[in-house]
Amino acid sequence: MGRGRVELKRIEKKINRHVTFSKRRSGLLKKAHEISLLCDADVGLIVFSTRGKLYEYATDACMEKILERYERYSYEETQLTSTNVEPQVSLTVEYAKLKARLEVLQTNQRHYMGEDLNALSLKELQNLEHQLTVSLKRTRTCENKLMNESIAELKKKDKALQDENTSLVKAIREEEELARKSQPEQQNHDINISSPVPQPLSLGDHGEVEGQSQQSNAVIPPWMLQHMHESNSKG
Amino acid sequence: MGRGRVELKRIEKKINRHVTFSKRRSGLLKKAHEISLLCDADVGLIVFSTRGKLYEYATDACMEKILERYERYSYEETQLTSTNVEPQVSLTVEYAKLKARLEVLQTNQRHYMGEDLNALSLKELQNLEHQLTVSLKRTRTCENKLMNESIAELKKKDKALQDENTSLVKAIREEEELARKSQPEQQNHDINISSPVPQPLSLGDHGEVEGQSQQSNAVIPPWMLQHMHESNSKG
DNA sequence: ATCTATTGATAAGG
DNA sequence: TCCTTATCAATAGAT
Repeated sequence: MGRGRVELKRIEKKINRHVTFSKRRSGLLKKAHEISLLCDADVGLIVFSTRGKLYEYATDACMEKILERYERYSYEETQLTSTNVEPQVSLTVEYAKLKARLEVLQTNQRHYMGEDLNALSLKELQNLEHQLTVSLKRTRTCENKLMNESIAELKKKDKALQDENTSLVKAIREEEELARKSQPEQQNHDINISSPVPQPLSLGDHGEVEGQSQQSNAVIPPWMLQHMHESNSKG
Repeated sequence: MGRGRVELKRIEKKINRHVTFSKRRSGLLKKAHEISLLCDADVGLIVFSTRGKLYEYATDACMEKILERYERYSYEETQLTSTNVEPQVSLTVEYAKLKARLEVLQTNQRHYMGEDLNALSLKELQNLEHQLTVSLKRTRTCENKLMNESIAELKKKDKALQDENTSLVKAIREEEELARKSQPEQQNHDINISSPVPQPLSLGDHGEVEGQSQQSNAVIPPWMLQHMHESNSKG
């Protein structure tokens, strides 16, 4: 319609395209309204321009209703079409399920924390007690493992430090010896004041380790011993 | 268009209406397609006939995309319009939150069950151990309470039964006495065979209770004693 | 935006 | 539903 036929392809000239869009858009909306009115049909029309502007028409000015109806219809169609009737999970239903699971878990957790125990039967309490016993045993085993590793690590470190210490002392003594031989006339007390033969350093928190570990109670903090003792007496 | 102008009101003649619907519907769909193609617009067109049949057109044959875009657009509009910017909680977001919480709880629960303990640090293990100890103590206390209640209940029942028993025996002896006085010539062995003086009945699982409960180990099952002992020794 | 020549949509009838 | 045809609404291009 109009002067000359229109090719059915995108109008390249931007201005032309925009003009045509305006004209046809109003025509389309009008026709949508007409068919809705004349034929008692429910119509929903959504148009986005190239630049993203929205134009819409809906019977009774209620697009949401139309869209809802559309979704329902589509849903029924997929239901009828699909041979495998998948349960078509609804997010709302899933949310409810999740919430139920969460509540069960919370209740359990409270029981594991020794709360709300009055709600339990004797049998349930006995099961809980057994589970707690097992868990406690495993926890202590795990703690022990970690602590033993920690102890081994510390011993290794101490040993290395002590070896270094020993060799340092040895080196200094040799130097001292050399110094005495090359300068036997020098006064000893000056040397002693300015650079005495060092003793092995205290290692602070790590404590001193002699040989294997006869003073290992200095290496292992008291709370570790306590836990080891508990663990040994139970597990 | 067509012979004579159309009044803009519902076509009453059903057949006419239906014919017009068919024609205009195809025209509308065609025009929707044309504007989409010519003007590079995104179009979604939904038409429900009076009888509820669905006809639709969508650019790129993807109505869902168009509808999503529409919802987004509408959402933004309401956002801009509404003065009170309520956080507008999305079910999807809530679902995700719930899921996260659930996972945390599940992890905790596994730890309470003595599983996946390697993931924990020494400090965490010590906290867990402490919690388990507390829970175990409470559980045993609760068990004890239940068992004591159970025992008291049983004792009460036993006492009642025994009292009943005693009075029954007494009643029978009195009857016997009366019978002997009124019929002193009758042979005793017949009476003894047909209706001997009954002894107190065995109470089956409940055991016999003499006086207070010197044989109470028959009343309390061994596993109860065990638990009581454990509980006493710890809590 | 308005005008207008032309096309395309479609009402009525078969 | 499809064809035909008369009629006129829609609109392309110009102003």
